[in-house]
Amino acid sequence: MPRKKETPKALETKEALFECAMQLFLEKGFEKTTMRELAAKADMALGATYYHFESKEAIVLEFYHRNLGVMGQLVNSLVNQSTSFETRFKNLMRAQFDFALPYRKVFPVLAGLSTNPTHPLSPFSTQTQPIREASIANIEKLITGSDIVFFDELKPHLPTLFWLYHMGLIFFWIYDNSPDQQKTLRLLDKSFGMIESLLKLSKNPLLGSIRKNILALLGELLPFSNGS
Amino acid sequence: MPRKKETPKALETKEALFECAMQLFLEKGFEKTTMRELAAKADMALGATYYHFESKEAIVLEFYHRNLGVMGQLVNSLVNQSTSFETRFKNLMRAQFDFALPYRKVFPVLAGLSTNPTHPLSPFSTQTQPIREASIANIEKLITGSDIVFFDELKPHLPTLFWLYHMGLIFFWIYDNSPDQQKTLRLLDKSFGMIESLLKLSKNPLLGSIRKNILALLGELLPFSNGS
DNA sequence: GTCTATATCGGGATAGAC
DNA sequence: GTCTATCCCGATATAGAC
Repeated sequence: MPRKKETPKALETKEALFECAMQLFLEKGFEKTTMRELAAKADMALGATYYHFESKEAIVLEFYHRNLGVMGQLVNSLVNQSTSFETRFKNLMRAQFDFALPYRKVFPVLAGLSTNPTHPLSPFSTQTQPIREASIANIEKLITGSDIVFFDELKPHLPTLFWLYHMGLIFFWIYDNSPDQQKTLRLLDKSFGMIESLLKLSKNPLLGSIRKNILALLGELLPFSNGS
Repeated sequence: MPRKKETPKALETKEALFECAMQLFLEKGFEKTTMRELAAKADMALGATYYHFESKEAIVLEFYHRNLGVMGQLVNSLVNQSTSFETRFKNLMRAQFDFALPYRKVFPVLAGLSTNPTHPLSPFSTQTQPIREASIANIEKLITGSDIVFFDELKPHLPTLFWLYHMGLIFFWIYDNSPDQQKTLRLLDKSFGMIESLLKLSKNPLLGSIRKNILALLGELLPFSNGS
């Protein structure tokens, strides 16, 4: 994978292509947008587009990377604003929804890929591992120094668990057709409340055996880096 | 949609096509199998394949339907064998895994479709609703008359919840590359144990507020028939 | 009703000349 | 870096053999 394509001119062309692609995806959806249309809109030859993006899906991957950048900045400012984990997490989710709103229709293709961990573009694949790890690290920043309560042995799993929860919410949001995605916001409130309750409850000394069950299960499931 | 294609000869040809398709999917995966290859392997013209299956994905849908049939038979015999819900459910899962083992590689395409509820072939779409409902009804048969313990208000949600759990396990199994999918079997044991513990725990009178939280959340999430 | 043969189209992706 | 030309494949359509 030699690094080419980084001259100013190429970056400019790539940016123009990206903007045209986003616009087309919004107007007609991902599937119905053709590379020929994209080339026409950007006033280029079909082959030229493949010089900048090796496939149609790679354009969405670019979008994915940009989202990660925004998330990183958000986290840094949220950590300085409050120590309440609830405030931090909910604000992160809401800000991400706001940012991504103009592109909601672009997401389904990512979601479609996401369930096949063998697909290179899946958020669970080894190829997107750096993005995933950066994303989990962002969640970890949100946890560190916050007021969240949980039982000690859970600590190493917590960032990954909240990352999964965050992914689940995004999934729901993508397909939430209620006005202004209000269902997702209600879901965020109610599920977050329940999770906090359960985390508090889990510290109860009477629940030792269930804690053991949960830890064994998590040990089995996380990380998903190896054989699954 | 008039019913054609139901003469014995057509059924036979369709069956032969189906078998060839499964074999090709196993050898090369779904994406890399072409309809031209399939036609060649079944020793037919390309057009003839489209006479029996209106698209490549329709072949997978056929597989989907057959699975449902097997599940129905399994449930009927399991209900007569034991009243232990653990025995019933675990045996159902294991039998489904055994049955589907020769076709494991065929599933990823379904899984890929499954996350897009707007896709006609998704198990969550309105078009596959009859299959989904039949599947949930099967789970309900497993619950009825068994020894499972839970708090009363959960009853209407229980079949759907266990269906989702069952789908989750199948997902995991599809991508489980550990030898003989042993990871999935361990996951089945540990997660089932945890779920039973939690269901018992949830009857504790002290946990009224958490029960309320959970029911509110479920009311929000299930069913997924309308706006999400 | 079932199938062959063939032509055609739309669209993703690639090779190689410039 | 960009273009032209081309390939491959899924899908559709049709004419006609049996």
